[in-house]
Amino acid sequence: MTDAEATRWLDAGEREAWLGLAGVMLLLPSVLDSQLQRDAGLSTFEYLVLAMLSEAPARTLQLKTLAALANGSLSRLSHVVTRLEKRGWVRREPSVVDGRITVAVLTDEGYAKVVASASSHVGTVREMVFDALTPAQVGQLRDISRQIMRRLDPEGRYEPPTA
Amino acid sequence: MTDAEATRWLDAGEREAWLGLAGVMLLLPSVLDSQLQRDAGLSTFEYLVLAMLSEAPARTLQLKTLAALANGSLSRLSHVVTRLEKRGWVRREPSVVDGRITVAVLTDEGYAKVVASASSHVGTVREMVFDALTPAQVGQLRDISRQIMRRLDPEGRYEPPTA
DNA sequence: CAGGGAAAGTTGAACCATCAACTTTTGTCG
DNA sequence: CGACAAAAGTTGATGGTTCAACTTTCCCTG
Repeated sequence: MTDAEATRWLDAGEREAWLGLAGVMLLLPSVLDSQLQRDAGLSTFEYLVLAMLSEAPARTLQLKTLAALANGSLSRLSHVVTRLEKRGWVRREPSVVDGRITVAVLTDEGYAKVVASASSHVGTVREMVFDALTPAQVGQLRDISRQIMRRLDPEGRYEPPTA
Repeated sequence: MTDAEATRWLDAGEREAWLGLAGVMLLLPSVLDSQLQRDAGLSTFEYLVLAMLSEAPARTLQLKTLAALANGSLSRLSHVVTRLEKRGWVRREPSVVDGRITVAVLTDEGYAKVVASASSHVGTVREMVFDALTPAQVGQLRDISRQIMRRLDPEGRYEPPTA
């Protein structure tokens, strides 16, 4: 926004919607983090990394791709993979076809960890989000978040490739 | 969720809605943070603290209250107020009526800072969120986030008192 | 085929949030 | 009235995130 344009402030309805969305954006991640930390000893990001790997072919993904799927930077992912390796849930392997590429492979222990954590995590999501909404609202939420995502990520860098 | 109950997994529609919401939850804060950091040298939380103070009577609030309004813990707020004091935007004052209470007061420099930062911040919110939505969707978003908030914060601890 | 630039990762430093322990003040209940 | 518990803040340590600098590999072009 440039200084030349006059600010279009939020009207009453927009303000209410914004306060609500801001609240959800701040509280929901912290609730999910607490639950996962308590029940599985994982952060949401760590869980996402393991979960994405568990659904990938051969439980293997290039770090670049994994970073996008988990909505995080490559640097952040690299640090996290180092930690997950130390806990024995993930293994790094260099790519044979391209020397720049490193892939992450989910170990059997890592797979077991995801399976053990998924149920209660999904339960929390259902309880906090979907149990609060009507089926019609679920559809509305899908459309609304898609449209916002198109603004936040116009290049589709964080879009799931085919999922 | 207890082990005894079977997990109700997300159906296709819910899964799409969840991926969208999760994306917004992860990306929107980082976009807002970048904008504020670049244009004003503030984090979102710091901005929220200053903004809440600017709208309060006498530009003064008890730390406990301010923490709830800004959706943060008391500890986090205490650290932030220390930083904001060093930059001259906020002043701490002990309460005369209750020795346990500390209030934060927005200085004139702090008020000027909020005014200078608000316009471009609101511009970003409008651009990323409301310009992407129809008026009907704004209403839907308000209802949806209210209902989720009621789950996340059943006691209404993070509800704005009267705003 | 040589060199420059882009792509993919890694690493260390600086910064911020969280957690637990601690201090001070107030209220309450024998 | 004395003591104990709760409330409000503060503080230091710990751990995770970000940012910028750096390495290695690959691609492309002259």
